[in-house]
Amino acid sequence: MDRRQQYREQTRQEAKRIALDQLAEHGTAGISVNAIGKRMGVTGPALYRYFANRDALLTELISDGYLDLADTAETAVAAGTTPAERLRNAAHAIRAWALDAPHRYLLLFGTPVPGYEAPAHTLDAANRVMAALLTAAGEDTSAGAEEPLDRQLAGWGERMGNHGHTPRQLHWALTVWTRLHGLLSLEVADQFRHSGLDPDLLFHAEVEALVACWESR
Amino acid sequence: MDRRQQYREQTRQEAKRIALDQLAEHGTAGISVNAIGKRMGVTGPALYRYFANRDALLTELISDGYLDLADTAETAVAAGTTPAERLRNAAHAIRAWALDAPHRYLLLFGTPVPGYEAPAHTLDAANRVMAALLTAAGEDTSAGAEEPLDRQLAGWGERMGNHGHTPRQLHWALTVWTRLHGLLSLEVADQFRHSGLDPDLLFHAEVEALVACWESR
DNA sequence: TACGTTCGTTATAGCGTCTAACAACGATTA
DNA sequence: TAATCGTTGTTAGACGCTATAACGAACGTA
Repeated sequence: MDRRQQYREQTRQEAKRIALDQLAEHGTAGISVNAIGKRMGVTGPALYRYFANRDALLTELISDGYLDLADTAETAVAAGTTPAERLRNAAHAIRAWALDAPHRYLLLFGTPVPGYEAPAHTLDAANRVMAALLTAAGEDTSAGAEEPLDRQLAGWGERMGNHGHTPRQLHWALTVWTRLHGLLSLEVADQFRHSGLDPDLLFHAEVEALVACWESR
Repeated sequence: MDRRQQYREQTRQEAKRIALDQLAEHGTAGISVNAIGKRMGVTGPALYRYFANRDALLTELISDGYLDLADTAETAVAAGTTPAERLRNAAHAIRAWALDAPHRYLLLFGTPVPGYEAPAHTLDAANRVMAALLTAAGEDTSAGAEEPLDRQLAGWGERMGNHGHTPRQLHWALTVWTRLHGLLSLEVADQFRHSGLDPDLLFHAEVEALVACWESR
């Protein structure tokens, strides 16, 4: 790579790093191009040499986030041996990832950035997360039923590149994700604040319910 | 009430109505005090006679939203006779409410407004939603176990003013909410867009899973 | 050394929140 | 009736934000 391009890439990374700091401190709205520049010892407009606009920067943050989350999920799943263990690993790894940077989780799965359109490689990363959960699903020998939802699930699996999975397995992985997300999104939004309930215990209970639900199918 | 105060209240309501329009069209960030004023045939700063600042307006929108959602949930539950019917009613009513104004749902349960602190009567309304779901739960004669989570649940029920419910019932109601929210928050954020999956079918499946899960306990 | 690209600067347009100072209006009171 | 006071609107402006344009300096290359 060119020397110039190396520096360019460094600058881009530094800007994104600072943007993540601002995200953690003040939320999405707190990410300001001017402020990032100031912290880098540079004026605001200078950064427009590196990012088309503020939305482009946010988009990259989202893409990077998906990649990071996919890596996290895959590593966690790979560390397990039994289906139950893989599911527990994945679930708790995803939660740890979310709690490590709540605002980043919200950036990915919370209120969508207006006008945001996910780039293709971001969709790939999102699919990798689902694929990791699919790997956590155990064997299933049920036939591919012909309910409308089953057909949609089969098509979804094909488009994701996850072949050889039954609709039941696909639905299972999706259900795991939506149930975990239900708890996580409320936790990162601090909605359990006044309840006196420990989100940790709630999450553990839901994970164990998922394990029990799959094993007794 | 004073004549002056009546007009004042009318103006406040009109401003909030327009704010909801802007919310529906452009999301939370699209709510602009200046723009609201313009649409009311008034300059921007005039509205500061009615709301301390933009955040105060958003806070009222959130409070109103909780009240409206609580009414919706209560009405739906009251229309059912059996526990299963009450749960189905509540679930689909909540979903209809969310889809009717996706951005409002996100305003309540999505990325939190920075610095937002829920007023007491908003917490009451939120509790009414949980109480409605509790009403949908059927009879339960299990003993109040002494697990940490059970104790927290019991305390939560007390603080909500929902006495006479077992920890299992409380956990059930909470689980209903988090699972429905998991699907709903993804649906309103349009996360199923590229999947080819019909959120309606997914939601129905999850509701029926909840019904089956409770009845086979 | 000369050249073109890249990168940073300042100036500026435009929009947003929000405050301050001032004018107009209505209701109350002397 | 006339003076007064609180309410509500106005304009002007401070300040921050995104984003563009015009300009100049630095850099690698020929």
